[in-house]
Amino acid sequence: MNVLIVDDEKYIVKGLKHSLEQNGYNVFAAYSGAEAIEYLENNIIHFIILDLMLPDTDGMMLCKKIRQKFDIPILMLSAKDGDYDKILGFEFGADDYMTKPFNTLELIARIKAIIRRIDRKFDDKLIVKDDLVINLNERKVYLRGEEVNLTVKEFDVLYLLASNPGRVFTREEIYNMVWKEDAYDVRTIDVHIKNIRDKIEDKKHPKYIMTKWGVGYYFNKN
Amino acid sequence: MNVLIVDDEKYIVKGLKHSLEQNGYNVFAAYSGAEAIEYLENNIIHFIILDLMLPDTDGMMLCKKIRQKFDIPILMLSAKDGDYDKILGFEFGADDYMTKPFNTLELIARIKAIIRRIDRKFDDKLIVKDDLVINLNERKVYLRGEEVNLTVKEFDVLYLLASNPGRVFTREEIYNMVWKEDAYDVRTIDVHIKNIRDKIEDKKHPKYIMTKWGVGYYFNKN
DNA sequence: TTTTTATTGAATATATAGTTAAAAGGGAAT
DNA sequence: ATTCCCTTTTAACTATATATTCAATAAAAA
Repeated sequence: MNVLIVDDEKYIVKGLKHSLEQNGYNVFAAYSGAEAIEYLENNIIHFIILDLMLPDTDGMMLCKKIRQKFDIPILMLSAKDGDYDKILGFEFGADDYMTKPFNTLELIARIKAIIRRIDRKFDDKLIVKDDLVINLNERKVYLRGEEVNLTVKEFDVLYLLASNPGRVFTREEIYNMVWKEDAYDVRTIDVHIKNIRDKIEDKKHPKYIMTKWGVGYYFNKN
Repeated sequence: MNVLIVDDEKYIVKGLKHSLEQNGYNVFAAYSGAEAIEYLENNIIHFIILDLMLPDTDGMMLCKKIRQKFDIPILMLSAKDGDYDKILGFEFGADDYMTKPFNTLELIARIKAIIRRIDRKFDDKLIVKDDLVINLNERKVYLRGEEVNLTVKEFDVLYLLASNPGRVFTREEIYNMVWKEDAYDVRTIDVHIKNIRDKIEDKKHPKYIMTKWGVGYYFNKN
């Protein structure tokens, strides 16, 4: 994760750089607006910390300019605490705005929050267990990289069990949670379990879906 | 754009509601944690403003709970100004944090900034997949360089799917997102899908829009 | 060994998707 | 306001995938 700090006050850059590096970010610095633009054009940057007070450019205009050319989140830093300045900052396309002096931990928390928000959209919700990958968004299951074709009910049952490894579910519970109604004939579950096993287990040696004799089924934890 | 305010102080809710409505938001209110969760389960909400001081629940835990179940941005409100509280808020999944008393215009600017950031990520201007090019700005689709004439709904549906390849959308989700209202008869999606396929797919061998039996449709990832 | 519970395979029933055509809706030009 | 044209929705029908049931068999506990 590459962060570009745009600020002409070297001691601030130095301090921030240190803190961010502690948190696993790669930090780069630009000391003027022109330098910033040039840097962005030639490097991959994921996040920008932009101080409004720069020697050559108005920070707000620079923010707007960056916004037009690049789709990179920007956190503005400013000595001005006025509400109007903040609102202006957002108008010009900032993703967040902090006033100096600031708490570095809060800064980092805010950077994380913004990045997390973006990533969440792309983040597939995955359950991984040995050779088995369950992808909730795709509603697909992969066994050793190969897609396994599960039906809706099969997927739902597997997902229920797998998202609570070790927890034993009675057939009634499974029926309730997957079918969202009371069970009429609970043997149906057995058949679904069998079909899932046919698709993901090595015959005769189930290692994902286990039977708890007399109780129900559970997903293997170990 | 539907905003849910979670706060038990009615005068704050009233004031906020007014300001937000002035800015074109539809505002709903929940006065406790339980109410909030119930509301979220039964309604479509795009943004949450969460006050940390609630009668029945710890605001932080509520935030975490919401975060686990729903992918909706959360702005935290608190009377506490301490850096530690802020950082904690972000740890618990908040997207932003403001201390009371706050400037309403700043609040709105921050909401906008968050939503803008999300929307921008959603909007990849150009999607290319094999022989298919989808251009959002022109709202045109090209197949092997030839322009394909899609209707408005057809384009919107295709674009929704294509901008999230692999992700399976139920008919309800598609209807919600494209029509921006609740679905009455969801089979209309089928017809649109068929018409899109007629225009972009080789007969009998769809390779762009795939059916997830029992769930919905998705755009092919591979 | 007996009893209880789980697994399995096949038949039957149900649910869901695909297709078609016709009706309804909406916007632009007259 | 009316007509025309194109889009969208609805409804009916067909095709197909999936779910359930049932009875026989296997496996585990007592």
